[in-house]
Amino acid sequence: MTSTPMADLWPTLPGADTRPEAAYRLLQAAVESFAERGFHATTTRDIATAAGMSPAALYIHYQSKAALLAEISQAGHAATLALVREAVAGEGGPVERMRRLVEQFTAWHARARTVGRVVNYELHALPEDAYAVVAALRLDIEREVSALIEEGAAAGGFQVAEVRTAARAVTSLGIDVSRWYTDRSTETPEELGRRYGELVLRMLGARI
Amino acid sequence: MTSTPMADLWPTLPGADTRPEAAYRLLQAAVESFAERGFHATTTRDIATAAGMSPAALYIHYQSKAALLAEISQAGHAATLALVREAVAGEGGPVERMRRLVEQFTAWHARARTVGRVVNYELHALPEDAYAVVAALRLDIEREVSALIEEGAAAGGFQVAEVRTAARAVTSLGIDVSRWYTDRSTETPEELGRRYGELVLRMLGARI
DNA sequence: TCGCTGACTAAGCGCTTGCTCAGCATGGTG
DNA sequence: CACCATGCTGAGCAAGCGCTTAGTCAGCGA
Repeated sequence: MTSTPMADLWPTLPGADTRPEAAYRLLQAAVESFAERGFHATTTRDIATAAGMSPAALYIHYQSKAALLAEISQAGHAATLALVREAVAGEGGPVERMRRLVEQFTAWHARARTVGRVVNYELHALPEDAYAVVAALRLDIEREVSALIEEGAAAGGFQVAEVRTAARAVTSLGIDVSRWYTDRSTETPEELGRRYGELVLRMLGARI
Repeated sequence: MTSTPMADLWPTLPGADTRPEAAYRLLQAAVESFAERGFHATTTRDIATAAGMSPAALYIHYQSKAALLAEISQAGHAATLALVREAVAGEGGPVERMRRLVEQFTAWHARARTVGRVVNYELHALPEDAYAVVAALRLDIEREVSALIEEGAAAGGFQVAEVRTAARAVTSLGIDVSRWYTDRSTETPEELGRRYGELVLRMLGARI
């Protein structure tokens, strides 16, 4: 039933995670509940039941319901920033790298739409300290995209009137995918990524 | 403090509304609370207090908290559809009308961002019957945009590979404005609309 | 003057919420 | 065998929720 493998959120790292399996089940259940109903409409009983436990077991692994949200949000943002950095620092000219960035950014928001919804639409429910961390990550993402557009504009590959507005439009298109994309969408995440890549390059005035 | 005049939601009509002023105050308070904290995190006490009444007074004007959301959502969608229809049926060729559509759609989502947030991000909290009404309105909006793109493609003004994907991208860009636009944004809604109009026309392959 | 009406409030009901706590089963260690 | 740490449960608490009720009061037509 999960359309969002945890691999999208907690990619396998060299130093493997030693977290108990039950904590993963709780995270997974929280992601799905928060995405479907929103943070405030989700009860700790919902999450615990979906993870196959009693409500009290949640508090052995996490300090609070908000701590679960904070972990999901921070991991989701970190994964997105990593994806963006990889594309920006990749091989090829700015136009080619921008195409890859949009393809992967878009596909991620389609594939990991449940995580994406929590990450992008439940920010207001974060405790203040967790919000600060996440806001910094979001700023980094925006800066990476802006830098790539600036590089492309300087090299003559892009023609843009306002770099910041263009960067907003690029990230905006990708983020909003997690709102409208569903199981019933006929395009695969990768197809959608390719089409959005094309649209964005034209938007940025690239001659393709 | 309101950045969303009610005029954006309930435009003055020939047959003037006879609703008591207190009902308007409740609607206004509900829009702002729902936009800021979300439907489920907003209490009936929040709304009533912001409207300068006791909690019980809310139920004289509205059947329930959900009925308030339903009224806001339906009115917001109706206003957006009206705006889209006006642009699509306006004067000029498809490229010119698309520019106007994006300019106004974008500016509305920036100006009326509080209403826009409720309209676009609280759909899941709607009772089933109200959701059905709103879903039909959303489909109408999408169809209007698709029809205009198709018209432009047939006339040779646009070059698009997939009309539905392009239509999604156009509405998506506008909708997402209500998520990120704030009081502190340096661009006015109208400036943003003009810039987005330009970006969208290039995205659709118009020679401008 | 009077009874009536519509807008409102103070008080609070029944229920759900996030979270706690005492205790239980399990399995590794001496 | 005893011992204990770990992971968990059943029961339940205090707070807060949406909504209801009984009653107040200004304004108005007769």
